[in-house]
Amino acid sequence: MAKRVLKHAILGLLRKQDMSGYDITAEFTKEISQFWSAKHSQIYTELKKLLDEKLIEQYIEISGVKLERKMYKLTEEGKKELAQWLMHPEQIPETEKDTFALKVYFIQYIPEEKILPLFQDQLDQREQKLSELKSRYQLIFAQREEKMGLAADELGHYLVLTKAISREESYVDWLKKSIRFIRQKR
Amino acid sequence: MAKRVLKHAILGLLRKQDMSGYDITAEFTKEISQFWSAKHSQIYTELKKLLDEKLIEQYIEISGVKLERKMYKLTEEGKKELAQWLMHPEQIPETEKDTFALKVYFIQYIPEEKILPLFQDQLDQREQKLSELKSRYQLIFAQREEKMGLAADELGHYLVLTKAISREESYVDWLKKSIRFIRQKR
DNA sequence: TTGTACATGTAATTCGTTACATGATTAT
DNA sequence: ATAATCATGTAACGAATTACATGTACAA
Repeated sequence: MAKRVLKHAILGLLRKQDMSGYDITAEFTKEISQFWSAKHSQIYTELKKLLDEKLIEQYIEISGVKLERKMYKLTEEGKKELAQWLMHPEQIPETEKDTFALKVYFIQYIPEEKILPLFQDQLDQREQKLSELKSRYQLIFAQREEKMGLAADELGHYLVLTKAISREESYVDWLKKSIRFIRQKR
Repeated sequence: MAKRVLKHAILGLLRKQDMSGYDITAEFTKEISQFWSAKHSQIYTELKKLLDEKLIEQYIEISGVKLERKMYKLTEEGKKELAQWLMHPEQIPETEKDTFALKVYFIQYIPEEKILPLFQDQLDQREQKLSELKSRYQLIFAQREEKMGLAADELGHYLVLTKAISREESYVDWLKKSIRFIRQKR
């Protein structure tokens, strides 16, 4: 009994508009990449499976003279499947994999003088990411939130962007606290 | 060029003391499970690979009359490999997979009346987890942090537990804010 | 004309889970 | 006795990445 998350992620993307495998791959480099992504090789394979399952249909669009874009469109079955998946609550996972946290668990085996640089590197990366996310937020949602509301099709985007920001803020806070704790403890 | 995280997680666990595959499997249900875990089938397979690579050695311990426990011990090579991995900083991943957040991205396709129950379910689960983590913290680290310091071999444990708590607090905060935002917006 | 982006696929391999399979030890 | 836990493994499958492979369109 597998979870088939990618399957439903693709159905979700196609729910808004017909897309090619290339388009779907591109979507997975945008906002949603904070929470799910896949390489084109996996996407093209998954699209074939979804065709088999009759959750999507294919048609061809010509770009330029002869380049065939294979466009995919949700079937009624596909819409139903997506709705079912979206409405069905799931157990939260016991494990949320994080290599840095795993290394920190083994901190006693890291030479004293390498510890703070490791934390500092992680902090730099996380702050960089946080600042990018905040820029995006400013660009898209600042002002609007209060004045006019959001359009219905922007709510999901808004919520996941605030989620990503919240996650990175929490990461940065913990890193800063940890750095202080390690410094003070020496 | 794979990352072999499990490989290094096992080396890390064996750094403290010799263990069997069964013991390692059990460790992955404790604190560290918040950030990494694996099933016994994968662990036994990985242990064979590590033997091949001469990063660990095997010896037999008898439990009771004839039950053979296969114990594993780091080699010098294994210690070096672990130290290298621990000291080497890595790029943070672009994607931290989260099925709930993915569903939220598609919130516009969830029937209005199902949205808040979904968030409430997630909130209940996250608060439950947070409360378990805080209990563990109380049990193990409360009081100590300030009075006496931590033993060297407790620092990693302390930091990852505070990390897990921070992560879940952030999740809960975002869920509460989102619920308010969705309510207010109706 | 040349490089970048568009566009689609397969193959090989690794990582991870579930299912299958077996047996010993210990506590009730 | 018998159930729970200890203990180790393989097989099958699914999920995911990397590498291989090819060709078109468009802008500088």
